Amino acid sequence: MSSVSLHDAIHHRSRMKSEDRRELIVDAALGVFGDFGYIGATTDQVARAAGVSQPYVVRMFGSKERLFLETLDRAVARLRTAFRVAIADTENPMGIQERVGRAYVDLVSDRGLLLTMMHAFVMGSDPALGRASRECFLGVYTLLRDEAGFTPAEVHGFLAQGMLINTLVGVRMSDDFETNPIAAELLQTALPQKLDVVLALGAEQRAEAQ
Amino acid sequence: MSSVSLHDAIHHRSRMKSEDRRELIVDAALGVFGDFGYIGATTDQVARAAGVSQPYVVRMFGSKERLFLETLDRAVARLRTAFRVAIADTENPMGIQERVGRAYVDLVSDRGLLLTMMHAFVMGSDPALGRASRECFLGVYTLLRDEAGFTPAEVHGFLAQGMLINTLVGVRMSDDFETNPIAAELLQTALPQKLDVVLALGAEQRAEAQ
DNA sequence: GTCTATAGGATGATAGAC
DNA sequence: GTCTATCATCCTATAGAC
Repeated sequence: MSSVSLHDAIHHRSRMKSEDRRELIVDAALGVFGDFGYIGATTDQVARAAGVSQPYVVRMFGSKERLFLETLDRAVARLRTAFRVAIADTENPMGIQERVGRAYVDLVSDRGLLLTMMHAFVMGSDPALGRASRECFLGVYTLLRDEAGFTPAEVHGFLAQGMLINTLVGVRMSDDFETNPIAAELLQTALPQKLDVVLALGAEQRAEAQ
Repeated sequence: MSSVSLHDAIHHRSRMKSEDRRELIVDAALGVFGDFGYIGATTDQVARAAGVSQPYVVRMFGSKERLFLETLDRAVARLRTAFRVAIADTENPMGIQERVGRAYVDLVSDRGLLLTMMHAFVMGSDPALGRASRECFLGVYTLLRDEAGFTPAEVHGFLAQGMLINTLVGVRMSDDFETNPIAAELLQTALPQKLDVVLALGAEQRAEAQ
């Protein structure tokens, strides 16, 4: 597909097809927006993370806002895909609720995905981003109701669990796991299956912060 | 208590005791931080909302960060008070779960309170704010477990509902209530008791945005 | 397709008058 | 106790070279 290997592109900063570079930048943006939010993140941070110059990021996407919208799109697309895979996995002995639930919890490992969405969900005051965020949220609602066959009450419960997980990730509750027994109790209740991943992620994040 | 009436303080910008002014500013900050988040909000917005100059806000609190921390404190304090009142209201025919649940839902009307907390919960990457946010979250957990007598599983379920409500408020889902039937269905499932308030708040917010 | 240089616009914080 | 003036920084976006 690509005219240059990913390795070359990253390490030699060689020319690359626009689409590949775009892919790379959105991927980097997912991490940066996840950590710092729409306003907190700078186009320069995204550029560095992607290995390109700041003006190039702006030029390619037109504006920081459009970059964010495209990044949010990517996040939701991945989420929907994960849900659809779980829904279709009918040979699995688990019920559909548990399958989709696990699919969501597994996304905790996908650095930036849930957090970028979370940051979007708090931007309701911004006209463009607010609209996009609501659409994104409602799209997930619809998918769960119509494709997974959940009742409205079931979707409601599912989303509630999801928002709590998002919050625990956003607040980095895992940072307090070892030092605060209350944090440990809460994490064990809310994310029993994923303690290992959450803790590993936390360590990784602390390392990056230096 | 105060040497000058509140009316005078606001409209004539007269001298005021430091404590009273502080009160006024934190109150304004609750609204501004709720709408724009820690990074998105400017000290100038807070100052205007409080009717004082921008440098005065910074001077009084030392920095934007300390202003935010104090504002977050105020929000949690109000939340705890509301919960304690609900817990103590034993002559109410409703069970304690429902009483505390209603107390939370009622806070939706308190412009900025839930949203400021929500914005804090997404700031885990910031060392100081992250620490404060976790502490604030865990404080609520402890209150529900120890003072309301919830089991860990009950607290978990309660907080999950709460985070979904926060998200719906943050994303301003009520903006889509009339135009999008899915939004209406979701709001009716998640906030049946408070539809009127949520919608009124939404209208008010839109009006302010002009 | 990608970079360097830089303009232009906020914003947090400080200094000092009243 | 409160304001005006202002600095220094940072950040998005543009211009133009290669």
